[in-house]
Amino acid sequence: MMNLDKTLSAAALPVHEIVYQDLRALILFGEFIPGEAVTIQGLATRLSAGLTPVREAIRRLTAEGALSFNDNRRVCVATLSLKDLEDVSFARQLLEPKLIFMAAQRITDQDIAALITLDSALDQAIFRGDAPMYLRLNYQFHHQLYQLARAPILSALTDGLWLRFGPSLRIVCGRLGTLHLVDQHKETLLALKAGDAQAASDAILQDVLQGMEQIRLGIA
Amino acid sequence: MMNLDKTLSAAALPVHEIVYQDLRALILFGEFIPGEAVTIQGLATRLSAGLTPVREAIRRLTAEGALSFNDNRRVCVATLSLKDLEDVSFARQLLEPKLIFMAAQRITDQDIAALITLDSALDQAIFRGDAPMYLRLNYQFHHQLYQLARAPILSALTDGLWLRFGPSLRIVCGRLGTLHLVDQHKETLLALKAGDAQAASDAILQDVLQGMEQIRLGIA
DNA sequence: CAATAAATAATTTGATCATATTCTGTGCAA
DNA sequence: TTGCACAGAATATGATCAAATTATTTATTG
Repeated sequence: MMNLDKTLSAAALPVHEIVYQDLRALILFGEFIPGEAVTIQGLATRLSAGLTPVREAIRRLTAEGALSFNDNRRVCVATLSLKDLEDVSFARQLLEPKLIFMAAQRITDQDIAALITLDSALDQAIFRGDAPMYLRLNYQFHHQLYQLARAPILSALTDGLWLRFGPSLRIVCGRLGTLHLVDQHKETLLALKAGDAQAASDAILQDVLQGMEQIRLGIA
Repeated sequence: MMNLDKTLSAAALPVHEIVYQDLRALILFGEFIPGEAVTIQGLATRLSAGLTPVREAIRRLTAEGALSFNDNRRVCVATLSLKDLEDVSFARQLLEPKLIFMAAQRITDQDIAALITLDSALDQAIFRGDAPMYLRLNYQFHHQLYQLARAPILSALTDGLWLRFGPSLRIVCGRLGTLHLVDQHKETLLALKAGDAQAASDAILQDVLQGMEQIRLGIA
């Protein structure tokens, strides 16, 4: 019999891939509390999957530092100490401007238009106080720029850092709300429009610094 | 009954952990050719393990960029293009000096003594033309320093980069031999002994540059 | 007797494997 | 070239066993 999924949807992804993406999103957008225990069975039930695919997804996310594998063989959502946050911040400050510099050199008007749309939706989410949506859109904004840099390794490194502070974001938003959130997206977009890679890079650096500072305030 | 493994050895590691470490070493020390196909069954046989643990190890190493998961659902050893190498080099240049700077601030005489021993063994391996041993010891030298920095996140990032160029090392050694290999370990050790963190950091930067250049020559 | 500590039972969870199913590419024939 | 069948490989499930945690009971002590 024909596989309907394959004909109708884009592709028939393996379950372990789907579980990975789902779990990744849960972690990235604050659906878990830092330090929270995660059970294989629990996830299998929650995500309607078998044990093996869940297991594989967990190993991947453990390798990325989103989950931590204890001596007990139990898995929990990684916590982020202040020291850890400094390290993440250090790495982002080095990597992200470079990526945006590269992205700026090959970005098209169409790409910029898409980013502007994204940023507008982001502003709306902030205005509405829709924290989950804000988290998603903010990540997407940065992620899109990483993609444009066409530097898979640096993108992967930088992308992975988000998983480190993802669980802490919920606390940040919870404590501080969304309304006062600020970013440097407008400045970045202006620089990109002007084709000024250095300015875009600088703007993103400021955005990173602001973002990391907000998290610092949130977890301190 | 008592668990002998647990009392005699350090710990009873899960099979998936052992398989991960074994496979990691195989990749890291040039036992695979870049682009080489890897089958789950094959590894299970080679490493005397079941399919599930092998599967988990593969997912971890895929997440770290050591293996790549194709559209065919087949897994192969990642290849490293010149562009990729530039990215890896860029990241190492940023991360590694920082790590060594931090390590220098908390290193003890005992640690330094251990590193000197390691470096001597390394010289011997080069002199003997023992490439596999050289690869192991060179990695260990750097890895030890990462550990001393007590910055788990930055260490993990930097450590992970080795998996990217690991498979290419075999080619480098094969083509160019070991005898002409040079490093800046002596300079690094002198700076560490003198307690000069900046000098140690600078020496390692040179070491990284040299190492990356050797790989560039090897894969070009 | 009350309170704490130790031992034990019950439950949860993780690890691994055997097996059935699905997918992918290849060769053969129309 | 197209369709079909087959072999090899990956996927996914559920069963089974082992380890760890929790709950319960028992023992001990002040």
